[in-house]
Amino acid sequence: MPKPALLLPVPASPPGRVQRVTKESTRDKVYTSLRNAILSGRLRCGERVKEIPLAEELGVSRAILREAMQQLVHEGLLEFNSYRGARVIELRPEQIDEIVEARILLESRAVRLATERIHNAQREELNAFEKQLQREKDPLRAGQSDFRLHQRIWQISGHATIEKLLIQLTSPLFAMSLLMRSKETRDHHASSPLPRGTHKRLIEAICQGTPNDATNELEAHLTENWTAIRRRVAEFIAREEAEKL
Amino acid sequence: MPKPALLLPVPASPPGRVQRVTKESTRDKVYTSLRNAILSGRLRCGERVKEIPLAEELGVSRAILREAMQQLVHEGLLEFNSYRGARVIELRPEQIDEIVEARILLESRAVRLATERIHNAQREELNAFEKQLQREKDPLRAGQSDFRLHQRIWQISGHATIEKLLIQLTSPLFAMSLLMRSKETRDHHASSPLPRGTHKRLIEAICQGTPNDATNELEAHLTENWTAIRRRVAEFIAREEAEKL
DNA sequence: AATTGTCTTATTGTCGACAATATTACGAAT
DNA sequence: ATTCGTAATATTGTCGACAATAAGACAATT
Repeated sequence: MPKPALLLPVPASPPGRVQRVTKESTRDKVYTSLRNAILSGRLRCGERVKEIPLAEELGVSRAILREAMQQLVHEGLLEFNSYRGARVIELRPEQIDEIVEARILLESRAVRLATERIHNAQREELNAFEKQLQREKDPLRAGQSDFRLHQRIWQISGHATIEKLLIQLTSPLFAMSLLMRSKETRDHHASSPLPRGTHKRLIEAICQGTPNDATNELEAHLTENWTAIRRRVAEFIAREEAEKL
Repeated sequence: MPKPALLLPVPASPPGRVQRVTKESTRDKVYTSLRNAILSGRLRCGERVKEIPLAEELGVSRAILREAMQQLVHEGLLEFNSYRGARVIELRPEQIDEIVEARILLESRAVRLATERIHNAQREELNAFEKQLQREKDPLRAGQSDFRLHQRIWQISGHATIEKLLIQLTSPLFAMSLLMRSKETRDHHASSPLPRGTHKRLIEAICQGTPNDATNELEAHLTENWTAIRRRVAEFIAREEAEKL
């Protein structure tokens, strides 16, 4: 009897719930697993999430699964329709624009703060992250490393509020980028990797304490990356519409 | 037998859940009631929220109440500690600073967009809101009108993502301002009303299509208002600390 | 054959009860 | 009197079952 197949190690750390020393609750474990399943592409965008099979697979009751799902709804990764079940979020191009715009606003400030507050140990850590990201072959793992790198910058900024908002904004974006990657693979397109050069310049600017350079690099990086993804999303939607007719 | 005393009309509309035509679920009703209870001061900041009595008062099961509470945790109005219950959020002065800073970042953009996109009917509506706010005697109702006015501006901006984030950021702030007001009343201080002149200038700038003026007014308004509240929060915390010793 | 109404079934919404844990009260030892 | 350990209690964490609803199958009617 195959037990929890979704219960796997966590790639990207969950948002800043300041848990006490008490042991992790079942709900939090379920939440982490489910979030992980979406952010690793095992649950794809637009996919229906049925409660009973999922609860059985995870070995928990539906009540606790629903609480975890509720959290994911607020994190922007799931969508509920009453009596019609939950689906993994699927963003329209205009929503991607909105999210990226908000993200640039908030992350610019985070990067500026990080530039001011970073310590030497953290400088080394960021550079190590970046080198690891450069070496990463697998596009999925590269995407996750990218997410982690940004999250680390947000942490260094020391602005917990902005950090929380950025996690919320970025999670659905990341899920969509995974979806695009998988659809490209299916349709025999070239899997386009992240632009990695901009990372290097961003990190250098943060470490060297030049906040204006850092925010400029950030904005260029985000705009470049996500206009590309936005275009592909729009193309796929257009193709799907065409197939319907 | 006194039934749902917390089930009362909604002062501030809940965040943008795009409900289908289906009837409102019990969970959503509970969520609205609870949110309303916090945002009207019936449940005060720092107050413990026990599940069993509350579920009985609302006439629902604990499971559904917990789902609604989960939503409020993500909206920043409740705090969970495992096996130690939920409390209404209580912000430290530094958190107020963080939230206000993030709010200024996002709301500036919202105001700028609103300035560009506003229609004539909405201009009249905003002015009517503002006049109503001027006339409002009761500080609690004035605060709620203020919240509604800002929310209306966010809606006019047409940026759903920023609107959602702003609701999330502002809700705990509003709850704290209510707490301050009630504590002031208890301690026989003068209940300090919102600075209303800045509202007028903000709305005028939005209606006249001068985005720079509008964002300047907004920043001044928010900074002025919340540094005052922040100071009072700090004073109360200091007083409480002193009483302990 | 197409359409519409009914019935079945799959899935979600809600509930009450039991298990696990923290808090409190209380008594014994120092 | 104080402190520490232990039991009682209150509260939360988790579960399985029943009710309400939507989606799909199927037959009767035109």
